[in-house]
Amino acid sequence: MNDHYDKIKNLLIQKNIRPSMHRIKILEYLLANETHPTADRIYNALSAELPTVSRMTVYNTLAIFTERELVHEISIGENESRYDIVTEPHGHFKCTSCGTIYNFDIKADLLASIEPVDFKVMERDVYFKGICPKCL
Amino acid sequence: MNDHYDKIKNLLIQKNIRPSMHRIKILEYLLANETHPTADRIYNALSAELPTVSRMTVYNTLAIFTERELVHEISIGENESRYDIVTEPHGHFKCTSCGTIYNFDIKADLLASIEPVDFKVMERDVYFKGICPKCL
DNA sequence: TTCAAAATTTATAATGATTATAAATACATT
DNA sequence: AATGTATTTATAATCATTATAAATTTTGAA
Ligand SMILES: [Mn+2]
Ligand SMILES: [Mn+2]
Ligand SMILES: [Zn+2]
Ligand SMILES: [Zn+2]
Repeated sequence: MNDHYDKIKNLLIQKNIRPSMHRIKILEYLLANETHPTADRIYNALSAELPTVSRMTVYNTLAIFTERELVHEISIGENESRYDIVTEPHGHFKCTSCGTIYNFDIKADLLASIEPVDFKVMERDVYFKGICPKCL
Repeated sequence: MNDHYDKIKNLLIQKNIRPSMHRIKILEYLLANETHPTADRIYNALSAELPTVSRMTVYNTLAIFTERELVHEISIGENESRYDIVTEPHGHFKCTSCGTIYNFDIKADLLASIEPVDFKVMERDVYFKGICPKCL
């Protein structure tokens, strides 16, 4: 029937997450907004469409998404976590002037090449900070 | 007179930080404990020797140390900041089993080589997570 | 369909690291 | 000593996140 929502549902089912309405809407938001939103940002954005949604559901949902590796949690030294629908490894740059968090490419084999030997590395985060071209 | 404390005092003076007793003791602790301690860890460790020290002073001092680049603040996805007296660039690995945060070498030119063009990069953090050799 | 167990969501309170504020104390300079 | 400045302290506030338990929805027999 509805191709758009079927795709989102399938993403959830593939990760063994039951596709409730709220989970679908939260995933839809993340797919449409690759801006590394916070839990609160998502909650506020969805409140219009889903007036009954609670903050706890957003937190719960993001926790299960993160656990199942459907999203990647970003902690770039701020006091709130941000969530990234792009799970392929890449670097993050935070502009200390405008606050924007940019993506930048890092070759996967380069990331592998710096891994400390004898450690089993499961997660790799590269966080840079400074001033973005717009603010320079 | 006292070589040990003179060295620590000079480190502070070089960074334009007035060498108060508490600041000296906090810096001494950081120099002797390259374990990426939290503010609370430092506070508790110093409480024995300086019974009157307040948590606020530890926070204030770490903030000024960070601002003057005498220490580096580490936010590896935990809810508390950690502080590193080693400011030369290097990577951090957190063992999700035992919680230890290890250092690992990263060639400075390699870090520079992945910087996004047209961005002014001021800070570079590489955080890996997984299982350390001891826990494997 | 009916009903009970399981999963999800909600409302509410608690947690805990950090920050804000203002008073107290220590330090430096005249 | 007196005065202004810097540091420290005690205390309360902030705020993202987590804990808890009740309410609601979904599921899968019977
Ligand atoms: Mn990203
Ligand atoms: Mn380190
Ligand atoms: Zn910017
Ligand atoms: Zn370990």
